[in-house]
Amino acid sequence: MEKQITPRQKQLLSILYEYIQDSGYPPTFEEMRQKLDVSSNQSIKDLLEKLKSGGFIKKGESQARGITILPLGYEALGQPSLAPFVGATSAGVPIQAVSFDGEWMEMPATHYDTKIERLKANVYVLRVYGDSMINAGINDGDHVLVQEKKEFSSGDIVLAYDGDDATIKRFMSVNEPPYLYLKPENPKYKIILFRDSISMAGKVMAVLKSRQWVPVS
Amino acid sequence: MEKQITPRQKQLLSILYEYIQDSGYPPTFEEMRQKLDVSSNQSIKDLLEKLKSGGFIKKGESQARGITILPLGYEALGQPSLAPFVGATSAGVPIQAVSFDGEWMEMPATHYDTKIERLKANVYVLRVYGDSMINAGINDGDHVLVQEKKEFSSGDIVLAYDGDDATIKRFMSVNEPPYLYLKPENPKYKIILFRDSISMAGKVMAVLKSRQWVPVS
DNA sequence: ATTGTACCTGACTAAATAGTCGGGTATAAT
DNA sequence: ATTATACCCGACTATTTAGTCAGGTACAAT
Repeated sequence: MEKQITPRQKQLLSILYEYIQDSGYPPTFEEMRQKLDVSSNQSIKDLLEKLKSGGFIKKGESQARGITILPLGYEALGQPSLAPFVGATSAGVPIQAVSFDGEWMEMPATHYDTKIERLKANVYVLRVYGDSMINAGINDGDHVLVQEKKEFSSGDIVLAYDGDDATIKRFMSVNEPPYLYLKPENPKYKIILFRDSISMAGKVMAVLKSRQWVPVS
Repeated sequence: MEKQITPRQKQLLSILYEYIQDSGYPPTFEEMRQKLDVSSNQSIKDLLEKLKSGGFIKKGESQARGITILPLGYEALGQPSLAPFVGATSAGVPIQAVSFDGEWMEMPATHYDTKIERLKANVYVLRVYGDSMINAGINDGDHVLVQEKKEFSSGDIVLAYDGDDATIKRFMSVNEPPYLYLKPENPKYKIILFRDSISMAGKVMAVLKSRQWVPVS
């Protein structure tokens, strides 16, 4: 039985969202009271309590402006959600294997489980360095959403390990030599033949284009 | 005579920045006092006053957690800065001409004047819709940084108006027919010959790749 | 008909938080 | 030597802000 957001709750949630967007900090009870056009703090407190128990927001007790919108809240508003950000991998030279460090990143809500701060099984985000996948639309500094998997199809873009080194490449399985290999999507780089030290951890489901200014010519 | 930031001020500024980054709201005097390891509110108030008069932060009087870091502050921290966000233009179908609506966007600090909330002469940001410039690396949903200009060189990517309609195209000037025209960077679209109703307002200096998830194949 | 839930009211209190007062030190500039 | 500036101290007050109390209405479900 899903915790459902009521229209009134959603109204307050979007007031919260907008206030934070243009002030940089959350509103007070009084400010919310005015925007919602009710005459008492209690109404605000009740609603916040509901939003909190529904997992839409986090709230510091007895704390001025201590409200944070949680992933589930953004989801209810139709905003992007979060994934654990586990580190960096490389699309060029392989680098040290990744590990979760507590950061979060926006991710497509479809990959997000409805439970608060709980992800769908084994989905995570990596930052990609290097240019070995540019022809697949993955650039230096972009992030990829990786879904853990055990079975792969030829043509899948995968997160592969060579020992402790992690890398993003296209997995290829063909009926003629070299049969099994990893293919960089950049003519500058050579294919990597499968060997015992190589394993695949997951499939790249989506790319988050990094928000960076690039000069034009 | 530039208002210079002192080491102590910068220290507080980065405490502010980090706190906001991971809480979603600014700290109280007390919290700043602890992090800065001083024993009085007055020290914090003094420093905030300096940061404020230097144009690094904005601060609501008598307001709990009412601090906002201003563009100049981000600049002092080496973070990206802001440009006025004037609206949307189209890289496909031209749309209604743009106008400033008070929003701000991150922009490369080099284009930002040192005065608070004042941009270098005539620089602004537009959101681009459509796919007519994909081969120049400008995609649907990206933002472009436009520098107002009067003189253009052949090959410049420009913001052009056809009456009230704004569009982004590559400006071409050649010695053979059709001499002067606007060229979309997508074979799907046709070139636009110059006519009296067409004028050019500025040159695209940089593209902010929009932060969007795109599925991979 | 009663129970529960979502929402509301207005007056009140408690706690958190910003700001003040009246000083101080150390350092560089005039 | 004086002045100005950047920074600090500790005790205090004023204001803002969250939270409580003791209710109420409207509506759907049992």
